[in-house]
Amino acid sequence: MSLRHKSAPASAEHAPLQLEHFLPYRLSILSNTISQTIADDYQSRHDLSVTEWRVMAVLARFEGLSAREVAERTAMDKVAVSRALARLVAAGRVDRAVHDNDKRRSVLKLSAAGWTIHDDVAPMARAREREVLAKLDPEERQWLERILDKLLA
Amino acid sequence: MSLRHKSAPASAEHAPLQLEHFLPYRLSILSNTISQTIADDYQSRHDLSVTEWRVMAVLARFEGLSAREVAERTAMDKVAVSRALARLVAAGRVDRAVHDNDKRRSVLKLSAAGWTIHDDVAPMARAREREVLAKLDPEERQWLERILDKLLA
DNA sequence: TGCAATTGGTTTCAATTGTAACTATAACGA
DNA sequence: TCGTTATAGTTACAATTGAAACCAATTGCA
Repeated sequence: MSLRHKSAPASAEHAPLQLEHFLPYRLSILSNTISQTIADDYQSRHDLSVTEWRVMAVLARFEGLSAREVAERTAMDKVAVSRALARLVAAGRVDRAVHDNDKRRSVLKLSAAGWTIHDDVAPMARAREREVLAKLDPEERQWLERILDKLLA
Repeated sequence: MSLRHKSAPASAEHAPLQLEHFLPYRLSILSNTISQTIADDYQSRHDLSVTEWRVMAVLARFEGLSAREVAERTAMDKVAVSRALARLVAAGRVDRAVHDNDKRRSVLKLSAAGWTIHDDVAPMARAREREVLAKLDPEERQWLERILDKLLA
């Protein structure tokens, strides 16, 4: 190891940020790490992107949503949803019909093939979530829940 | 409001994920919201991307790092760092020299102009962080700290 | 030494994403 | 009913990002 890097002169007058203690930075690292770990799993198994998976997850819970409603529920923008749906429909994982009373709207649901994938991925995603939460004890898990509720409100 | 969307048939056998209670999803929303709020601020004022800002923040703390060391400390990959540095050097915000004993390595530090920007952005970023944390009471803040430490370990 | 393997960093090309414009349908008001 | 405005969704183009190949300098070791 060679000479240490200067850090004194800066610190005094400039009050630099300590990235490793900066909340937005830490959240970003944590979020990316967790999401990527899960995504790696289903990406390799089903050639499915994160956005596609989110669309599928929402359609699993709410059959017959329109694209816009999917966008709302996934917090993604409508272009991203449109693209994810294009792929999902092309791959035969989502069925798209036209709304009876409004020909602009689509009516979306998982196909049989879509459900098969869903039923493989959902338990796996939940298992990964449990692995992460297993690092915390029950009390901490409760606090985390509560803190996220507040911050996301 | 028209007829409600089907949700019963799916639930039973398929156990779909509730995205809004799924930790990775919630973290991702929270992280993106916070980072974007801060970034909006300095992007408009200084035409600075998130990755560029992170590089600058690290160089403010540790003068003379190499690009690889910056990558380590920002948890970004080396291509992203290389590109951020290219822009920062071109904009005169970072000075790049060549290491004396190893001509492959660069020796990086903020320029005077870089420091000026840093000294504008850093307090603002900290203020935003405080705004977020103000939603929590002191006890919750302590738990959050502790929980993040554990999850990031 | 000398040459293969490693490391620091950049470049290239493809894939992904963001923004704005666009098409089609529907809703609203004179 | 007609014309304006709003909404659902897609497309086109630019900007960003990611992966792999690449170059140059250094290290390790026969």
